[in-house]
Amino acid sequence: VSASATIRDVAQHAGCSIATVSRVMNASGPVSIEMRDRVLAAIAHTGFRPSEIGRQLALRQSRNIGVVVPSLTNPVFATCLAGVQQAARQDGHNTIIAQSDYNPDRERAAITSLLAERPAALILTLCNPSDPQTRAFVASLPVPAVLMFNEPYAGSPPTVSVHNHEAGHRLARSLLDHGHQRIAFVSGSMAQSDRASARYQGFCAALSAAGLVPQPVYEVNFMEADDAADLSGLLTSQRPSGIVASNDLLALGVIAGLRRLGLQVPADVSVAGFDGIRIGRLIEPGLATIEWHAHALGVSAAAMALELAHSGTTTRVLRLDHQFRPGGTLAAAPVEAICDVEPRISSTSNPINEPLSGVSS
Amino acid sequence: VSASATIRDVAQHAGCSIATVSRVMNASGPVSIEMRDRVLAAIAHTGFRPSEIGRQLALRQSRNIGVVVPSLTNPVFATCLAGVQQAARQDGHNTIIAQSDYNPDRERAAITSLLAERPAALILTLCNPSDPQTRAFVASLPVPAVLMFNEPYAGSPPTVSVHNHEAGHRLARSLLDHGHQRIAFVSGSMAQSDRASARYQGFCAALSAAGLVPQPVYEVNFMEADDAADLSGLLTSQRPSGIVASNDLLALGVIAGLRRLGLQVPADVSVAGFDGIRIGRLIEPGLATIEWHAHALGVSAAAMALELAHSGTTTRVLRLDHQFRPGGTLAAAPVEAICDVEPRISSTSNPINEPLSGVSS
DNA sequence: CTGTTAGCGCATTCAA
DNA sequence: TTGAATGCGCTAACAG
Repeated sequence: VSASATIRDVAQHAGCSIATVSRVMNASGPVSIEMRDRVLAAIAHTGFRPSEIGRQLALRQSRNIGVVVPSLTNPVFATCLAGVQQAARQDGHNTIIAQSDYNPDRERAAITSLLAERPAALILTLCNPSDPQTRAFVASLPVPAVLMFNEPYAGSPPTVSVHNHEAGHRLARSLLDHGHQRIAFVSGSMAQSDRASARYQGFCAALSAAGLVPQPVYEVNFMEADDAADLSGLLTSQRPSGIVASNDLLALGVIAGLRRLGLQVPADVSVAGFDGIRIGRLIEPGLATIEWHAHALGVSAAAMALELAHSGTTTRVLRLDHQFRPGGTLAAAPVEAICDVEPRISSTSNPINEPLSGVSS
Repeated sequence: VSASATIRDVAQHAGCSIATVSRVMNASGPVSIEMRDRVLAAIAHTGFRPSEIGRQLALRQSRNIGVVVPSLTNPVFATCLAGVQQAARQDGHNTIIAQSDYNPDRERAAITSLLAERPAALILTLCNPSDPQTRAFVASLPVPAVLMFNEPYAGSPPTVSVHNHEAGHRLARSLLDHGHQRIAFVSGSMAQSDRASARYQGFCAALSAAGLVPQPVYEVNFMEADDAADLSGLLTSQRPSGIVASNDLLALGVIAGLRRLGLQVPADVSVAGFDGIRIGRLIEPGLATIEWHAHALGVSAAAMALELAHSGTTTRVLRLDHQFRPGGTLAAAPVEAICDVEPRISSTSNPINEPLSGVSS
């Protein structure tokens, strides 16, 4: 029982050939009832568990799906991964993971390492799919691949994502509607994330439409929830009354960074983020954010990957819905902030369309 | 290039036998310089990546390590996993994951599924290792296994964990030192976690030593950070002035639950947890907690597992250090709470040994 | 130093 | 309905 039995042991015990055993295991051919029972008994008796490895070699394909995410410690990726794993399991697949640590070189190494396992499919959240080198590498992948969370591009693998651009627009609108006119966009290293880029583009579009001139992204050295974000360079003469962070984890770091500088949220500065991580709802004030169903994103990615592996084709681009989640970190702009700003072009009135009814829902 | 080349293709291109190719790949035998170069060139030319599957079958062992955790959405497990994955990668191993969802049946199914991959080793955070059925199952595992985060027991696999009991004691002391006398312990389903049990035991020991009678665990239906914890049954006539949650994620849920009931933290009730998840430092008030290095826990678990897989032996029990992390959620007990309590046995004075100097460090 | 050969555990023709 | 034989890609003796 300890040294795992092989299909031959089972065949011996059942008094049949290994072909028959294989047939009852996979229902891949006709087997008489009595023989089936004999084999089943032999399997139970020997404690036989078919080796995936043998199976994989024979079929030249595994039942594993490989997943690469930038990091596991950002809850939004962990949640995606949970969804992937659950969906994969329900289809009889195991999940092999790798982290790119937001590093394109590591990313390539990680994918290469996964490829050695001959996975049935790959699910990738790429650092920077706009990089030509990355695109070429992804295009040459010898197994079906699906992009998760990334922005699809011409020639990209099938992609399940969210409306990053719209989300950026939507969040900017919320701040504008609360009377904010000086709004900063804070991000980690921008070159590393097409998600952050797309959100920023949407953000800019909303500001421009409101007659404001968007400021460049304020980049902070903040990959994970290690520390408060260093905002000393942002809060100079013209302090923003609102800050949009490129994701929720960073938003928490921004709030901590503001606090360190003696500023209150939302009294002095409003803050909002993207992702809708669960923890954002538990804290006080609740984190205003654009929320999407990260778990469903993972489930969908796995579904697409498996469909691709099986039938060779699937939806090309799937975008999951998002919604604005109000939170106490986003409040009306302070009066002085509204006053001391010189309108850039023609500041239309910005009625507060979505007053917050207290805390997060 | 697309349809992955095999070792035979390489041998052909290099004009040698597959054995020679294997030798240069694994440095497993003498090869002349010129031949080595020829093979290397052929590998580069064909884009050959050796199939782990073929290798695994030949060696009857894979370079994968399997990991089972209760959940991926609790940051403490995600962080452990990140550590495991990093350490495994550095040793040339891939990481296959599975979640038990805090369900012993799922747990067994998950392990069984991983075993089919013939992993070099298994790293397990078990739901409930005190369950005889679980113990028997774990004891019969055909591959090396390591327990992570669980309490070791007689006959258990090698274990890397923390001092759960001491941590519980330490945290209770902190509350006592802040003048709290009515302290509740809140946990998710208790039967599911030996970690929570051990922490509670330590908690009880500290209370007893202080002459207090510990109350039974207050169990809430709270597996993940989905919602505020329902504390309606806890905050009745004799409201506790302090609450210890069995982990940080739950502590956040408890704080949210208190807020929903109109109670302030720490003004009305102090709260503390275990794990030291990073996010606890970013929020305000900072979460008081017992902090351990979850990432290092994962790294150590992987190191032990790999050592076990390689040499067949390793440290039996490794306990990582912890430390108390002060936080604004833990403050001095309200005066009325101290007064209206009737001393159970002989309430010794509880000087505030560790006044909090503001927010979290 | 290099090539030949024999499996590893399984799925799968092809015969019977 | 069943069995025998073949090969998946690779490693590891064993010869040469």
